[in-house]
Amino acid sequence: VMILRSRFLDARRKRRNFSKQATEILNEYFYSHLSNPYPSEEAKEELAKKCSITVSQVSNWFGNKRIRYKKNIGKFQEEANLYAAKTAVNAAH
Amino acid sequence: EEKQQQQLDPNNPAANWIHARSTRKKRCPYTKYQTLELEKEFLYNMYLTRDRRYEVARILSLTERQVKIWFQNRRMKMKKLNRERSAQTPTQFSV
DNA sequence: CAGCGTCGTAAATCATAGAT
DNA sequence: AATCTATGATTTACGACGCT
Repeated sequence: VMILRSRFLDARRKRRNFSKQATEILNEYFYSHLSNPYPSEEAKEELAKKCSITVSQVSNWFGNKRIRYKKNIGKFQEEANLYAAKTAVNAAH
Repeated sequence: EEKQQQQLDPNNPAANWIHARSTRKKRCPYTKYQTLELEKEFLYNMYLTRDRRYEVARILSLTERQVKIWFQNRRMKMKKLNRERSAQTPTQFSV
């Protein structure tokens, strides 16, 4: 009974938004691969590790990001510019 | 050096991806009843015979194709759940 | 070789965390 | 506190490709 109860509670744990750093890492990858924002399985694993989330969560994030970006590019323009600038600075060093 | 070419088109960077499936059927959420019956059938067996597929489709007012795809998706879901389950409990013991 | 299998995904929708 | 929005997860529906 205790096992079943703990399993149920585990399965029902609340969703939390990802950390700021995790979102930062995912966005950096997304906007620096904007012409083909489809990370390979290996890239997903690396991102998952860096973000401390699961590979499934990385897949969900990219799926949501691609469709939401595509649906309203204007809304993401500022964010895109921000990460483009950040990537440019990183590349310069 | 060749790989960094996304900067050539800053205005329409994502012009190429996403293959807009114009002829795709819009997703229509199944009813509680349909889902429940499909789950019961899945519990009975994960793979459908041709006859069962026909019957289930008829009873639930779905096409055989929808039922076939539902089972494919359900198997993928189960696989994912098993993956998560084994990832969190290295020592597995059933109840 | 028609047909069902998996795998990865699009797109819509759900659930609710988090902002107003 | 109530309402609204952003975001992570789940649900249908396929295309691509595999195997029999």
